[in-house]
Amino acid sequence: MDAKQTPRLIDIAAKVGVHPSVVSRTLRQDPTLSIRPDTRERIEQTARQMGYRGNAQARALRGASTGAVGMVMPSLRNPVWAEIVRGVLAEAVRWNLAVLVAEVPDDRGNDEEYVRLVEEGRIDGLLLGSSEPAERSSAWPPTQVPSVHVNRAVKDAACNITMDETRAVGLFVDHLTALGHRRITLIDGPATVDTTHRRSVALQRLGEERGLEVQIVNAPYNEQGGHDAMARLLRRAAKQRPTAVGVASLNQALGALAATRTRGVAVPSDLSMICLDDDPILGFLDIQLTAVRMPLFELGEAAMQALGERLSGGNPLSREIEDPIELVGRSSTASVPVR
Amino acid sequence: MDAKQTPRLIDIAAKVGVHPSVVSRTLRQDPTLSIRPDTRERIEQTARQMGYRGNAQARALRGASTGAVGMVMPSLRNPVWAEIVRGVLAEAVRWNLAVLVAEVPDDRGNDEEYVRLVEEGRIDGLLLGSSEPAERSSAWPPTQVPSVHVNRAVKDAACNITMDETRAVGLFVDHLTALGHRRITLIDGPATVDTTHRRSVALQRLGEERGLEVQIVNAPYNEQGGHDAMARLLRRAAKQRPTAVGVASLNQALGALAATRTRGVAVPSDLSMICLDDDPILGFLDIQLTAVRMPLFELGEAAMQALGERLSGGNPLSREIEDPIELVGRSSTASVPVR
DNA sequence: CTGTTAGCGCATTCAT
DNA sequence: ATGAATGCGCTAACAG
Repeated sequence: MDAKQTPRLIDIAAKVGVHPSVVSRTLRQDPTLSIRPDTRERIEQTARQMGYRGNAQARALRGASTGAVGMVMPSLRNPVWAEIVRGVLAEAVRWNLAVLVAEVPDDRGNDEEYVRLVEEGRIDGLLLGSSEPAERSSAWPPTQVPSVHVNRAVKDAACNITMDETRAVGLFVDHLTALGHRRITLIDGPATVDTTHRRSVALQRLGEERGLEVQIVNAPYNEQGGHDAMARLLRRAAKQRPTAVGVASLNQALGALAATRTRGVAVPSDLSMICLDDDPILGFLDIQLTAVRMPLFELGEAAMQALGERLSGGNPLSREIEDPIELVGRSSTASVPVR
Repeated sequence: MDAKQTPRLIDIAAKVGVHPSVVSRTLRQDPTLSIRPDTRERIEQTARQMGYRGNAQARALRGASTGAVGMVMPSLRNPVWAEIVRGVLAEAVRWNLAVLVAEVPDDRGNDEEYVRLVEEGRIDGLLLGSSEPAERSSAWPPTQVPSVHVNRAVKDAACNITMDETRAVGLFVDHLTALGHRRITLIDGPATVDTTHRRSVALQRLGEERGLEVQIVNAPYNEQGGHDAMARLLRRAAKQRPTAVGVASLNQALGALAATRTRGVAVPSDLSMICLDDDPILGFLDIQLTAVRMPLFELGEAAMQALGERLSGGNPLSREIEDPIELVGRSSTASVPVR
């Protein structure tokens, strides 16, 4: 009969025989409202049975919030970001927030997309997952809405949610030094990427503290990047070569592993390898890669949580999440070869 | 001075000295409006210099559209969906549409999330990427807004955008039969998944047409699923075993490859393998897997395009996208072994 | 050529 | 304990 698409406040009011504003205040749990219990009951019941939701746009226009947030990251093709976004989506459901997703590649100055989201008033807050330095654009970082940086420690930013990369590097180095390795290389992403930077610093420091020969190699975050970096390492004279190599991402690791194969270098007997980021795939390779598990999903959740708190008037501080970072032992690491 | 956050129509009107509605009509390119060129010029210039964008919520409330669409899929962890979503995001930018993303796992009856998006009036349309049968829930499929099914042929749906799975299976079989294979197995996903179903039908038909012994094995879309399915195949007596196996997804393929290794079955000399979905990773494995490249990104683009057209009053028909599906030859396929 | 009017659906302040 | 009035920012129909 009623072909009404979506019930409005006014529809409920009409049905109950009361003024719309009363319905509004009842449903929003206005504490200053006094109302007869049975009226309240009738309103709530009618709303439920009509499936009332409330128009998000009208609320946003009237009130101060849209009930939506934006999530910006470089690329969903990168499994790391895909997993982080998953965490964000999961937590957003708990906060009753919708998530607008935009890809803004690091190499593109054009951040039109997220700027639009902000300036059109579509979102209450922003989760920023780009990895490039902060000085990319005129409108960066955005000041119109609260934002939280994800997986990135931006100086002077209100809130950065990160993982303990230092601990990850620590686990990686501990594991290798326990096996006798003292010449260790880390193949990581471009030096401009914040996580890469933090890992580099951590590794350098550890190297000095323990008198290790550490080295960082920067390479693109893909198979070819990992492959070429490893190939270059293996072209060195044996004495110059690391006895163990860490690789920052899954894709790079697969490339690097391919390079050892081509070069006839046996893993782990000639060279130990660790991937700084776990993935089920690693357990099914010809050489099963030992990895450091990073809590990516949890990072996404924590970031969304921090943003939720900010939007609720809270003031969450920047923090490294506590979730476990663990070494997942497989078969790509062994004692340092005697030469 | 002006701490005005976001310029409104009224701000521009005030600055130019004209009525807000004139500004609105000018900026919206209303064809019925006649206006003096210099006034138009001043309005446009002022709008540009003030960085006017227009409030999305107000527009949505007033007009009939929100300028946003929803994208629902089972999981971003699945690289297939991640890539499709990337295509969707890219095309959405061209249509000036924001994209709200929600994960709704196939095994969960609860589709609260997207229902909310619709009923709260947040979106103009919906891209539906779930793979389970249509009869999941009371509110399914949604009728309030136009929707387009992505990678899924739903009977009687207004618009399904799919890939030519038949052609993919054709390429796969052609390649193998050219190498002399006549006993071919396809390890695919759960039988309830639509793409799996279409590939199964195509393979069965091809088998009959060409007098091949074909078989479909259903397994979960992950490494373990692929592994276990392949292990089961290899436990058979040699005569019963296929000489070539296709695997539907990257993750399953890596599991399957691991099973051949454990079992001491050499690929491709004992068994040929093809992955029905290309990925850069495949070129860096110990055994480089031949694959059929599927145009996933393009699928996402096409689906978003179809939805865009529907929202613009068009009536795009269901279609299979034309983008190239190609065999990417690597080293996991060879002539059938003589036994 | 441009201004006026009205109202989208809701939340809030004030009045009864 | 409830109703009425107002306006968020914008667009569309109608007046001048």
